[in-house]
Amino acid sequence: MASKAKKLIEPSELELQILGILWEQGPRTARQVLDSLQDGKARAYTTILTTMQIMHRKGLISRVPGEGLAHVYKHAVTRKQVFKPFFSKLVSKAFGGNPSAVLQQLLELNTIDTDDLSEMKQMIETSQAKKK
Amino acid sequence: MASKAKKLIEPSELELQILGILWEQGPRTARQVLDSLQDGKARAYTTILTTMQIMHRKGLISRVPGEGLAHVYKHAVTRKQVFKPFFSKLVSKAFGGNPSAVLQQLLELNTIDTDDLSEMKQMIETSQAKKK
DNA sequence: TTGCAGCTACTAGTCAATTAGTACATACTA
DNA sequence: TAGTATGTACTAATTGACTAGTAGCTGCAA
Repeated sequence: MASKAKKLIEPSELELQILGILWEQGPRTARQVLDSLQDGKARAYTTILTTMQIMHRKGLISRVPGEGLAHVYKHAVTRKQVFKPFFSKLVSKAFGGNPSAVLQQLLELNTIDTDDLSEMKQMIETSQAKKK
Repeated sequence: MASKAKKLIEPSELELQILGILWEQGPRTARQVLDSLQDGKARAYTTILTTMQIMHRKGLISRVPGEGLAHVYKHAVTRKQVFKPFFSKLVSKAFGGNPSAVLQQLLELNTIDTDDLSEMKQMIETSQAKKK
């Protein structure tokens, strides 16, 4: 059988942020990504362009010609591909192998409302049903 | 009132791993931490020592003389202090502000068993009760 | 057709993280 | 007490992430 051993994908922080935008909003140009990066930091257009060129070289994103001059970029890896190894590492390295402890920390966020909690409970029940 | 604005604590990956050991196992010497770092990587003793000296300078860990020559190090920040801002950033930057999506990814781990799921469900129910 | 606006490719500098070597100190052992 | 093992402090090299400038191309507007 073919090797399942994919190279570990570990985007940097900014790369993850860019992927986040592409995952949420779909294919975008570098300019659009820059405009979506509303995190208070002022960044030059070329900063984002360069970073996205590097991501392209790494295989994290793909690109197509687009209407005008600008390339349109699209994610080439899924959230799952990135975060499964990410959380796997996080759980084993910083949480003593206990995944519940991760949830514990997540629940500390004050942005979590009752709707989120309902949804999360539902997800867990679905997982429980699958394991059964 | 006194300013609540604590400086953002953002340990690096290795620093997080070291903190993980101190959180799990309690105060340890650099040698003990090195021995606990079972992640396949061969690292020199001085690598860990230097990193822990830097962490000490940053205020991430504290230290006391210890029995012999070696200093004993202890975490100076809690898991919550580190991970609340960490997850806050993660949710907003890479998950479009949706905390449930984080749990979704976490549940993809194949190391999660039925006991974990029960515990997680319990945690969510506790949170729900608190919000009520 | 000339000029401007926007885009790409390329180059380069800065900074933090990681890594480990060296020199010197301490303490136990033979 | 001399030697060995282990620890600390200091120094330094390497690497990747992030940042942004410059030169040159393209296409539209006047």
